Amino acid sequence: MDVLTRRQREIFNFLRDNQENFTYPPSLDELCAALDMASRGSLHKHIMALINAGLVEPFNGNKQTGIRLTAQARLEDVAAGQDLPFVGSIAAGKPIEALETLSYMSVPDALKSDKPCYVLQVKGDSMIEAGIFDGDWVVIEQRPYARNGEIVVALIENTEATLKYIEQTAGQVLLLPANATMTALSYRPEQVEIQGVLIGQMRSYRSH
Amino acid sequence: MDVLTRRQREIFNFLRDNQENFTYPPSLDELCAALDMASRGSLHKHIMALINAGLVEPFNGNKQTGIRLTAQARLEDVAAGQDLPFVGSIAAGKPIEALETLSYMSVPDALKSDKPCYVLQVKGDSMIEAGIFDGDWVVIEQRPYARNGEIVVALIENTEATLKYIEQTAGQVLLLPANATMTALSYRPEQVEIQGVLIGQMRSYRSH
DNA sequence: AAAAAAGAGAACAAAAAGAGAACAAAAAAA
DNA sequence: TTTTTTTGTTCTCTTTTTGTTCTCTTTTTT
Repeated sequence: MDVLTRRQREIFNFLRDNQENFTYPPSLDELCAALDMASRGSLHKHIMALINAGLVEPFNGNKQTGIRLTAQARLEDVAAGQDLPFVGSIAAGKPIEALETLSYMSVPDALKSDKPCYVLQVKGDSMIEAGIFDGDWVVIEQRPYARNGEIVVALIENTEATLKYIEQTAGQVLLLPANATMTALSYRPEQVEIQGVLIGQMRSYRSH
Repeated sequence: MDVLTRRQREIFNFLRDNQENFTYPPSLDELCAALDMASRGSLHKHIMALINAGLVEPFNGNKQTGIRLTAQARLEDVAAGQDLPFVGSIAAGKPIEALETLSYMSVPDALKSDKPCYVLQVKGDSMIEAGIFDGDWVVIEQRPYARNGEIVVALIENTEATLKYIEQTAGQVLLLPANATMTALSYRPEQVEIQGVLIGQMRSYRSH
């Protein structure tokens, strides 16, 4: 597969950076106006190249409802820049803030994996005895399963997310804090959704 | 393979140091402008030499899509670039392995400072209660002084180096471990040389 | 002085980008 | 419904950009 030309990359970047400026996925004419181009046909060539590269797709099948980025596009972009998306903070007792990427963070290779990863900032002391402190950053590998003993980002009852050790048996899932002042929580498997597994941790000692 | 001429090395260095200033792999014309050259043809000769040397390659076959550094050249970039030197490990009771750079590690900006920094890997449990575990990496800002309460790399009697909390008073220097099973050490100021101060910490949970 | 390296500038073919027209199907409006 | 507008698609033609090659001149090195 061919690599994007400069103009194609330019248009893709524009699409990526201006998604939220379009109330609905933009049509070719709309894009022409936004890109200050006079010819729909010319733009069409570029869009076809982006579709070919898997970065863009028609929004509603073959209907004329505009185009949008593919799910793959964002990850590819992240991979190309090798920075990880920093998606917000996780505090015991609150749902994780929706996975909108706030910014990007360059992370050492040793703290990543070859699968999609993202970075969260930890709020609270529930994992203090595991050496994970309030304010630390954690690198999370995005996957829906975990082995016992791993530290996971778990979404409980679709409402609150926490960072805990996990122990799974036939009928129950145990979420264990690393803090003697807190107690373990026991759930049925269907109450808990694993959102990712801890694979890295970082701390800054800068006072600023 | 021929050796690079001075000008060729100059152009390669420019390419290496400015690759992030180009939004897209640069064309010959763009490079001419950036290098303040008037002739594409002249530049072409140099680029061909770099391609011949394996340092540079067309971005997409022979299409008009610019040139980029080869994978091999990127290694040179890491060495010269913004990554921090990884200089070895520090274990309580042993001198720090001489500050020869073993490799480089890309470290998040938040864990660096604007002063010279390097990375060490921690051996031992002397700082376990401060959340610094065996095998963790620490980012050290290289400076010969510290404030009380900071965690420092201290060289004792020119023979052994440790990572400890520091408390300095008029006549003595206290080095405090963060481990209830260990005891604090007391020295005279001239016995202790501060080699750097902890400003960042990282941990990998990958099994591998 | 001779040789090597670097540079300017012209010329050319191919690639890429763009303009604009035409058309059929879908969506919106009457 | 019918009509009008919008949208995606395809096409040809023109302009711009890019990589490449060439000759000739200038600068640097030996």
